[in-house]
Amino acid sequence: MKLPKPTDSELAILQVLWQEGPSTVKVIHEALSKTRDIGYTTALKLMQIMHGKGLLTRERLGKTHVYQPAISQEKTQKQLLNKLMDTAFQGSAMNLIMQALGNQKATSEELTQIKSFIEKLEGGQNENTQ
Amino acid sequence: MKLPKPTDSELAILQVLWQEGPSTVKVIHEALSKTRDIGYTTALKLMQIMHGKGLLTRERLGKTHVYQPAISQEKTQKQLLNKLMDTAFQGSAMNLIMQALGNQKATSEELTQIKSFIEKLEGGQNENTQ
DNA sequence: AAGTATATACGAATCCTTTCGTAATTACAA
DNA sequence: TTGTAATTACGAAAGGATTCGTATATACTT
Repeated sequence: MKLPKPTDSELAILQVLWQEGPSTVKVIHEALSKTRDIGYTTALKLMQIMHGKGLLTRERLGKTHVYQPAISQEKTQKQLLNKLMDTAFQGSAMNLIMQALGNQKATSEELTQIKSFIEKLEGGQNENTQ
Repeated sequence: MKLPKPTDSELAILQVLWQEGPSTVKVIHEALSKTRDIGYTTALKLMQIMHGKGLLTRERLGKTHVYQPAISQEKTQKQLLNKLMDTAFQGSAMNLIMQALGNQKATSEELTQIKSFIEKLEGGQNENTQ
């Protein structure tokens, strides 16, 4: 039972849910409205479809439904990242990371953080390397 | 005049063109056929559409057309990366890079390479930081 | 209980991508 | 020049995403 890759609209909804926690259609609609023009029933329909696909769970609370993501943000990020890596970066994580690093100016704290993360990886890596 | 974001199929075609250089439909079709079932006229039509969109340029050479990408691989990668960053990583390059690093085991050479790239960035960064 | 506001359900239109079949064109060979 | 193989052009179907209008259901207020 594999969950389908979310579309762009679906991702926008998931983002809100990941950040705000369980939410009603009303809340999602208001959040989406900040960045684009979208009718209430459009948001509703999207969420119903996502529920149908298994991307969201929901619970009745009086008159309304309260929705929750059925997939974690991390898993989704991983999935999308891998796909982008395959389709646009010849499957090379290196390529992708270098591009991402070069793209925007990260702050020096961030760079330091990344470096120390790499060092942690290097430390734990000996067991995995052939 | 902004070029549209390429679809998945279009990206697959661009990949071949970036790697193999200017190519005919025949060549592209053969390349795509290695990884998926696709009819010749399907590949042709896709490339015609891409040409219509301005994603490809082409040149008649006798009976056939020779196609070329109208956008660089790097620009495209940047575009897709930024979009993914916005839609799935809250706009944070850090988030994305950390995920990419954690996802798969890069070799230690690669990690070292990334680190030295970061150091180069840190070196040149003082001028850009406020 | 009737009225009102809010929420849901659902059908249908529209748009885009992907697919392929068929017809028209082209270059070359017999 | 006529036939053949390769190539292009194009229409159209199929599938999915997105959009919204309208009808139905729900809870609350008076």
